This record gives sequence, structure tokens and C-alpha cells, in this order.
Amino acid sequence: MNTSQENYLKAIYSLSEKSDSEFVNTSSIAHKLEMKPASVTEMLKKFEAKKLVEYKKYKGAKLSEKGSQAALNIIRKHRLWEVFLLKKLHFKWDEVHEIAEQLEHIQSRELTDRLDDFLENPRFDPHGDPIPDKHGVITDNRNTSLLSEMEVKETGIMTGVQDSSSIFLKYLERINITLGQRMEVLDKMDFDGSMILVAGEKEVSISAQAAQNIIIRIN
Amino acid sequence: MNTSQENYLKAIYSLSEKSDSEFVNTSSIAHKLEMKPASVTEMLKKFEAKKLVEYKKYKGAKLSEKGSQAALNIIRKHRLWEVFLLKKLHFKWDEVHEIAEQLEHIQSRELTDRLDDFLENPRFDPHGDPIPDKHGVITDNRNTSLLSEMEVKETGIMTGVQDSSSIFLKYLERINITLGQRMEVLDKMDFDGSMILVAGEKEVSISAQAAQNIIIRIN
DNA sequence: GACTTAATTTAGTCGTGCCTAAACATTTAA
DNA sequence: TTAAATGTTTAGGCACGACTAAATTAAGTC
Repeated sequence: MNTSQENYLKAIYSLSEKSDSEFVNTSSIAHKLEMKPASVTEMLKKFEAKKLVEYKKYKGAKLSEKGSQAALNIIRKHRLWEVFLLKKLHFKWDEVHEIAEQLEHIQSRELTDRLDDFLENPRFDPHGDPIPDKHGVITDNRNTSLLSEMEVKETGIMTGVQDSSSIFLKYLERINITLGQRMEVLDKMDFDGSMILVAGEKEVSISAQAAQNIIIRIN
Repeated sequence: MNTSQENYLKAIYSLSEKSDSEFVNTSSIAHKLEMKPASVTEMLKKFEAKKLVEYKKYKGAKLSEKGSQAALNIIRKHRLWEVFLLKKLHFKWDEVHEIAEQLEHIQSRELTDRLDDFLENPRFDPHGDPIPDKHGVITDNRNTSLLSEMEVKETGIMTGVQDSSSIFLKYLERINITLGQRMEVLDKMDFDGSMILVAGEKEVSISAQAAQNIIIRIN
């Protein structure tokens, strides 16, 4: 299993998380990995042979138990390294993703588990995503919703983002929105779907597009 | 520049360090990388085109300034990660090399420099090898010799090993020889070249082969 | 239900880094 | 100084993971 194949597994995992149907189709994987659908088809056939996925022609692929475990292991490594980069090396939260993309492919079970202990077994990464334990189990007890789905006067705490691209994270930092902040929805504008919030102490206006990418734990 | 090419650079660097002639030949590189000479020839031609080495047919290759800097950068990363694994994650000194072989290929200048600071700018790795600084400069002020070259009654401090294979390091651990230990040569046996030492507090017998792989700072 | 459109797969190609076998150059020894 | 032995390069091939273009299947529309 090399870096390329691990990236396929991650892509399939994250797409199947968000999609309603069981199978993820060829073109969505291709789009996510910035490759051509033809290349994806080839790889899916190889994965089928290795029993990492169930593959149905013209329908797509679904991770097997073995494939899921492999994907979760990579996600675990990615998120642990992100914590390391932020907490120990003091990177900013929009800088960690790119480097973790490389570190997640380091092969050593022992390393991952020791890193986990060194970081004192964090349960969430800097973007609020839960970190699978060494058995691949995610205990995500967040009662979550997207900011865009909240009603006026509802409150909650920002626990994560759906888009961890540098460009989005920089935007959030610029308008003083950070993880862990309590938020209350003051208004939703009919005009463009933008929202007015109290975030931290201040009043903030946020676009509909941004609100669709912010995860809130309601309470 | 990928992992394979970085390994070539490292191999050329370490061979040219030990050899007397300027150029390192094809077969020694091939032997070190466990590849066939034909493959090495091909890669050397690519490196020549990239101006990483000077390549002379039937003679071998010599790193250019650019090639040396690239090699030193990889060595710097390798040794810093070894320190991290030993000091922070509490791996044993014979376990760190293998994992550092992977970590050394992570590409991020910023990461390397931050790691250096996090580790408080160590000057030597767990095997006693000096760590190049961010400009690729090695300040190795050790007045070194091989244990095998010491005379009876000479003393010194063990500062490194030439062979960092797990099998050798385990052997040293088993006979209670560790880095930083003061050593005095009590006897050299004509029979097989083995040596009797005081290492730490105890008397130890060590084979000629092992003594050729132990670096001592004389004083 | 036939037809158009969109998605997917197949077939064939390419660059990379490795290989083997054969040709060639250099070194060593007679 | 030439012949043999050794080391190096060249030529051709292979697996891998990507691609394009063409063929095929599925889905949507009239």
C-alpha cells in the first residue's frame, strides 16, 4: 500500500461519510483526487481484488471492513499529526493540514500509538474532527448541526469545519471566528442567506457559503 | 525529487565521506541501495542533467554543491527525527533509524526548523552523528578515532557508531556499552584482535569487528 | 419505448524506476 | 603488451499509476 492508494481510501471514506447512498461513484472520487475517472476505475478494480472495496460496475465502490479500517488508520494518523503540529510545534491551524497530508503516510503502528500517548490521547483534531482510537473506533458524541441550518435565537459551540482548506481557515481567522466559540444566531437574511451572529463577544456577519461549512454543537 | 532519488543522494554523500577518491563508483552506490549497477547509471545521468552531480562515465559521480546541500538537508531531517523519536517518544536507540528513514522524506522547511527548535537544537543524534544546521553546516569538533585504532592504556569517550543497524546496536546494549561512556583499553589480543576494556565501571571484552564500528573521542 | 445526454469503462499510450542480458571500457596479471 | 577478469554502460522489457480517445452503459426526456 503506497501513498497514492492510501489517498484513494481516504477519498472513498470521506465521500461515503457524507453521501446518503452506500456506493460512491467514480467521478466523485476522481474529482476529489483531481484525477480522471478512467484512472479511478482501474484502481477500484485493484482494490476489489485486494478486498478493500466492493466494486459494482457503473455504480461505484463501497469500503469493506478491511478497507474502512485502513482508511480510519490513515485518518487517525493525519489528525494526530495535526495536533502535534499545532500543540507542540506551534503551527497555525490553517498550516497543519498540508504537512499532515505527508505525515499520515508514515508506516509504523508503534509510532502512531506513542504519538497518541505523547499528545495525551487527544479526542479531536484542531479542526474539531474526532480522532479514531487505535482500534479505529470514533467516539463522536457531538450533537452537531451546520451553522447554516440553525434557527434565529439558537445557540451552540463551534466544534469543527467541513472545509479545512487554508483559504477558508484564513477567512475565519480574519473575521475572528475560532473553534470552541459560543455562537448565537441573531438574524438570517432573506436577501442572500447570510447570517448575523454573536460569536465570542462580537457581532459578526457571515456568508451562506461559509455557514454551510461550520459545524456547531447545539446546546 | 522523490523518496527514491533522495535515497540516492544520501548514499552518494555517505560513500564520498568515507572514500578517499573524489568520485564514488556505480557499484558501491548500487550495493548500498541494494540495486543493480545498471539502475544506478541511469539515475546518475538524470542527476547530471539536474546538476546534482558531476558524472564521468566509467568513473562515477561526485555531488555538486547543490547536490551536497540536498543530501545534507535529508541527513539533517533524519537525525532530528531520530532525536525526536528517542527523547520525546521514548523509542530505544536501535528502533529509531528505521522510522527516521521514512520521516526524513517529509517536505517542509518550516517543519524541520520548528522541530529543531522544539528539540532545543541538538548537535548530535542518538548514534553520535552530528546534525547539520539549517544552512547545511556540520560543526563536528570531535577529536575522533575508531576504538579498534586505540592503543593499550588510552582512554576516551564513546561518541558514536559507524554501523547503526539494529543487530549491532542490540549487541552493544547486551554487553552494556552505551554512548557517552568513558572507556579505557586494557588489552588487545593478538589471537583475534579482540579488545578488553573498562567501559563504565565494568570490564568488557569486545570483538575486533565491533571495535571497528565504535567511534571514540580521545582525551 | 426510443432517443439523447451524461457517466463509466475499455483499450492503448506514456513516464518513472527498476530489471536482465549483452556490449563495451578499464584494470590486473601473465 | 596482450589476455583475462572485473566493472560499467547500453538496449530492451516490465510493473505501476497516471493519461486520452473511443466504446459502452445508464439515466432522463419526449
